[in-house]
Amino acid sequence: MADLKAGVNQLFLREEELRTGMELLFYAYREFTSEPDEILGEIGFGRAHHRVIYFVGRYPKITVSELLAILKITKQSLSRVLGELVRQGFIDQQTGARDRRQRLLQLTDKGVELERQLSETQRQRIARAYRMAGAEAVEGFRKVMMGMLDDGDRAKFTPPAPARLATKR
Amino acid sequence: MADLKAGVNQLFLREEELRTGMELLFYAYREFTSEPDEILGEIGFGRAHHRVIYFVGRYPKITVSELLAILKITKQSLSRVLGELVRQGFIDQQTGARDRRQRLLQLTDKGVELERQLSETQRQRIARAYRMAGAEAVEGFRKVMMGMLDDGDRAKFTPPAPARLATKR
DNA sequence: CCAACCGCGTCAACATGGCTGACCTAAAAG
DNA sequence: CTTTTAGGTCAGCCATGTTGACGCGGTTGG
Repeated sequence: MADLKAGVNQLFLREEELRTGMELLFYAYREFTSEPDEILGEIGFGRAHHRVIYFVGRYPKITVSELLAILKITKQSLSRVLGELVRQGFIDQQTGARDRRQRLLQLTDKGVELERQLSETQRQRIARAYRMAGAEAVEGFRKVMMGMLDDGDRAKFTPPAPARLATKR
Repeated sequence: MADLKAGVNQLFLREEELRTGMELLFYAYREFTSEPDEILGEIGFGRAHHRVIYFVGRYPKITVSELLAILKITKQSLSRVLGELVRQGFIDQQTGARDRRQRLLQLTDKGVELERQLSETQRQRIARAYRMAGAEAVEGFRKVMMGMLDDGDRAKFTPPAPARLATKR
């Protein structure tokens, strides 16, 4: 009897635990994107622009195909937003030296400034959460989040440099 | 000299740490939604349908306005997907007893089955991540995620309405 | 009791950001 | 020299968000 009850309760907690995880992800992601979205809206951009700006800032001289591999969208989708960002002077493209088909992307000063502005609230939000939770919790957070990724994504965090640097250049 | 270097390095680590958090969120959310999205695509639904099904399953007899408050979308947006789900027999509506203007929403058997199917891969993903990371890490994960929410969302986890004790998590 | 408010639905129009498919150029690689 | 690759472009479709306007019926307070 006690065994049965304990079993049921454990199942309940487990179900509840998993649901909590799902919801935390939903709510956190939504809040996480809401503030940049507002700024973006004012200048006629959307979340897709932010992602491009972010990753170009993260990996200067990234190529279009590397960016596509990170974002996992089609080149037509990327092209729309990337084109606007280039035309409006947030990103510049330089022809690759080794392979002149490549367009190496990097933020202009204007792009750096926008990136900083957009990501500032997100950095603050994360910094606040890290501070409130403590170093040990942050380590746990990272472990769990890593566990949710597919191998391909996980690899981006483990090596000293992103995969692109390790492969042929 | 050593002091300066340490200071710089610490700043770098902090920046790196925050970026890691941002990216974990981005990648994890994308992977988290990708599998249900595939199933949904096959039956002509999208992610929005999943969210509605999920929260109606989570809170049976939820009203339309409560659902709107959770999803934070306009009633026109909700109406589109909710209408389809009702028409196709995944959700049924019953007039509120206390307030007959309300439509209390709940999953039909068909709806429960779809919810289970859609969320199964997500549950597995989270369960796997929790298992790999360990109980302590899960606790840290939850702390950090909670810290990223706004007060309104956070409140949903601390004192939810029914059937939830003051279990320390 | 009735006017005002509220819960919900609906029509119309628009924006964003995904998608497929077709087709192009120029550079690299065999 | 032919094929493959990196990148771009046009055209159209779809899902899902938005605003604004309006209607219906139920609730509620003066």
